[in-house]
Amino acid sequence: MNSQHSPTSEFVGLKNPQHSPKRMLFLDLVLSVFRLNGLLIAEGDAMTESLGLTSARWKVIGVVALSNAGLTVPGIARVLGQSRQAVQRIVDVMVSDGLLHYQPNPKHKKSMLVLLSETGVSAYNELREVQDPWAIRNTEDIPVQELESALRLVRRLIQRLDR
Amino acid sequence: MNSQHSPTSEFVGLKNPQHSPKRMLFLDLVLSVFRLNGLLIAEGDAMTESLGLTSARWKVIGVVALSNAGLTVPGIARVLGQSRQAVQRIVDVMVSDGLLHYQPNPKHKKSMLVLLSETGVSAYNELREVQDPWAIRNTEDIPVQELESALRLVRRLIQRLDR
DNA sequence: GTCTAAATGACAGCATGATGGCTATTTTCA
DNA sequence: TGAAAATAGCCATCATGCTGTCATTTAGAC
Repeated sequence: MNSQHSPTSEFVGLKNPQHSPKRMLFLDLVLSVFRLNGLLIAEGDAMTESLGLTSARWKVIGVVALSNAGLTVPGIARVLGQSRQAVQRIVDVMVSDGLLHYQPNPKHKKSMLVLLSETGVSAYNELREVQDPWAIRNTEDIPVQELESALRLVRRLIQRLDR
Repeated sequence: MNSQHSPTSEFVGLKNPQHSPKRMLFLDLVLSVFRLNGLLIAEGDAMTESLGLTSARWKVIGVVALSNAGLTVPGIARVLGQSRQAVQRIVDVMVSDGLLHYQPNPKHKKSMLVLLSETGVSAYNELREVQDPWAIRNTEDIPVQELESALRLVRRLIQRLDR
């Protein structure tokens, strides 16, 4: 990521009299979400670099780790809101890297279940060891209630857009 | 985008006793931001498809339109928080498509200023014609105050991460 | 039980963006 | 003023993710 100063807000938060405050607010929020997304991915990559993970990978690891019986590739894709092809690519690489493994799926002859391998489990544990302190660090001066209300709003937007 | 149902929240909002509520909240927020980012880009692409724009392009158009005297490519990159190379690529294509044009930069011999062409200005106007109603539609039942507080939080996270 | 639609795997092609290496120009400051 | 640092252009490579296509499998309607 670039570590220069970020003049984003100079541009984003402009008061343009032609726009209602709400419209500007929303567009501002949208651009800020783009920005935050980029920073989070960069941060996540840097944080997990030493573990041999990338953001694309820890997303998958996280989802698989939260499932009990394993998930199919299209299932992971649905959870992440990504195309199954993109997930398939990542999963294949992670399998050949030994982080995940396929298991026969009693419900489907061709669509295998994806599970964490032993290496994958320890990667997940290491991941949590850096991710949890990071989460704490980034929220230490933010009230729970603010986080909750922001999350509610984001969820609301997701629901509205995801159709 | 896939238009299947989104079981994200089944996974994201889990109550895991090993984690403090705040940690889970934050991680949940992070994953939701990823999701929202993807949906916003998909939505933006669909919305501006008929205008011959893509999300990468209307981001650039928006930034350039908000600048008075034009911006250099690295300047746009700083505003968007992207690499200058990525922006350079898009801008070059948009110049050859006639949406933008370069102008000599009195402050820098090699680094030209990027400005909207006539076509670019009308594209921006068309963009606003679809974008503004979209913004209104998506916020009609959300109080301004909630938007403001979410934006504040997102900004706060951006500031914290952008160093 | 059959048949159609949906889901899946496998492949290809394309768009977007990051990074690194190299060079040229501009700015900073000792 | 002159050297170092920052900025910028350009090129190549890689990672991620999307769409499209086609064959196969599964699920559901009849």
